[in-house]
Amino acid sequence: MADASHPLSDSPSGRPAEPCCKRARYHHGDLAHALLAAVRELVERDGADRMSVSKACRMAGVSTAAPYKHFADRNDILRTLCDHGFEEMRETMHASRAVTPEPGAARIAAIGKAYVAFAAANPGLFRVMFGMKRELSDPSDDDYGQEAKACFQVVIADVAEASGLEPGTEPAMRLAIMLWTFVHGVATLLIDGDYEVTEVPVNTDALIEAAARGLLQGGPPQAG
Amino acid sequence: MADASHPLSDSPSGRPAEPCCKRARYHHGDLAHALLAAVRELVERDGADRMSVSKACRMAGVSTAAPYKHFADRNDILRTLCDHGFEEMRETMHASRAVTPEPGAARIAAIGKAYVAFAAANPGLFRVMFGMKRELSDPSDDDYGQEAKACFQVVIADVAEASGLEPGTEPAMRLAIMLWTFVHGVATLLIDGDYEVTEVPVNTDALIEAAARGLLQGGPPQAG
DNA sequence: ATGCGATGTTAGCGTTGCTAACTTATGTTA
DNA sequence: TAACATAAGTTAGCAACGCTAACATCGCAT
Repeated sequence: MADASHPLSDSPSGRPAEPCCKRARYHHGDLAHALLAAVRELVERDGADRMSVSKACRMAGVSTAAPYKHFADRNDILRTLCDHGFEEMRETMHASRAVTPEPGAARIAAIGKAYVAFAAANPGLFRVMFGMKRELSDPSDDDYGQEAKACFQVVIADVAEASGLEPGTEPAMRLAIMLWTFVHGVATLLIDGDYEVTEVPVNTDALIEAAARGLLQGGPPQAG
Repeated sequence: MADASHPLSDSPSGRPAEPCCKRARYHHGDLAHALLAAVRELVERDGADRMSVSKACRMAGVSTAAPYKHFADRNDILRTLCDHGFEEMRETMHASRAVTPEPGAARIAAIGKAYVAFAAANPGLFRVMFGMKRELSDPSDDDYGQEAKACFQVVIADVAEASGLEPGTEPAMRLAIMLWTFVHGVATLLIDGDYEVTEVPVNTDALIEAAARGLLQGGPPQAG
């Protein structure tokens, strides 16, 4: 039932086949990656719930039974896509960190903007990553979510450094959680179009900067 | 195609039939409400994407074609459920407002807690309300979303009153948006189980109180 | 009493997720 | 190099789903 590991994740294009041309071969050569790419496109175009494995098969030029040689089921495909998404997001956040070398509110805001920018650029994927944990989590795969944890560690480390609080302590953790909460709120309200109910334009960059300043100078919340 | 208005919304149980007993009647009597109740239960139990009209039909004891005498399609059912959800949420928030009569950070926090409490009590419905706008919105129904706007007005009015800012001005609006953003972040991260990646318990009440204090005393964000 | 419209029914279409059984290509080993 | 085990495709088919068409039944107004 549960494969220990998927045979892809790192090889950008499998060994046996060149990625393009020659479409009449019996074996695709790199179907797992091709399916993931198609599914990602569909998730962005139609949303995760309207995404169908059949459509992805048509895009990849294979029969509807082929995916099940590489993935356990539909959810397994989305899970794998999620892992890639978290890895990509972490890299993006890490890169934005490097752009603003000095610790402080501006640097925290930069990470937050990267978070929101990732969500805005990949809204469908973002919703799967943060909104389908319950449906995707598989009891037999207990290290699912490690990518997400690694992603949060970027925020943790930077908030501690920027606030001057001792890393790993409860106040530093609380502050990081508050900043994450705000930034995640921005991302979800933005990509879901919910800010439209305000009937005024919303400048998310200004929001993030204000929150970074306000929550950082306000100090850690009191215990409760 | 597009019915001007659904014939329910207010009558708790339609005229012709008593709500229970006597199951062998040809006409259900109050199918629209029964379907909405069943769908709501399924949305909470299985999530909106796994909810099926067929299951709701089985629960209501009717054939799978019956719903289409009352709703245009599956999305129309979810849309109606959404409207009810926003109405319910607005009432909840309004009620919590009355509990804390004096304006200020505590009162704003009370509304925020009501917001999160609603999400925690109805996570499936909450996700539909705030996360499926794009999929549910129908060009022929251009006043869809009025309920959501009314809901946000509760926050707007109260933030202005609590902060002492002129209601309707840009600074008051900005502050309201920031508070809404934070509270919405709490709600989504909570119901999606994403706070688990922090591997520490998260006290959402304390978070909301701290944010209400911090953002209120920090003043409105600078223009950007 | 009659007839019409609202609200049910059954039958059926196309799509989907997934499995079973079969076919083909690939790469290792005798 | 021939044989073969296995990975990775195929076709055929099942059950569930969303939705429609055509038909049946009931309540209500005339």
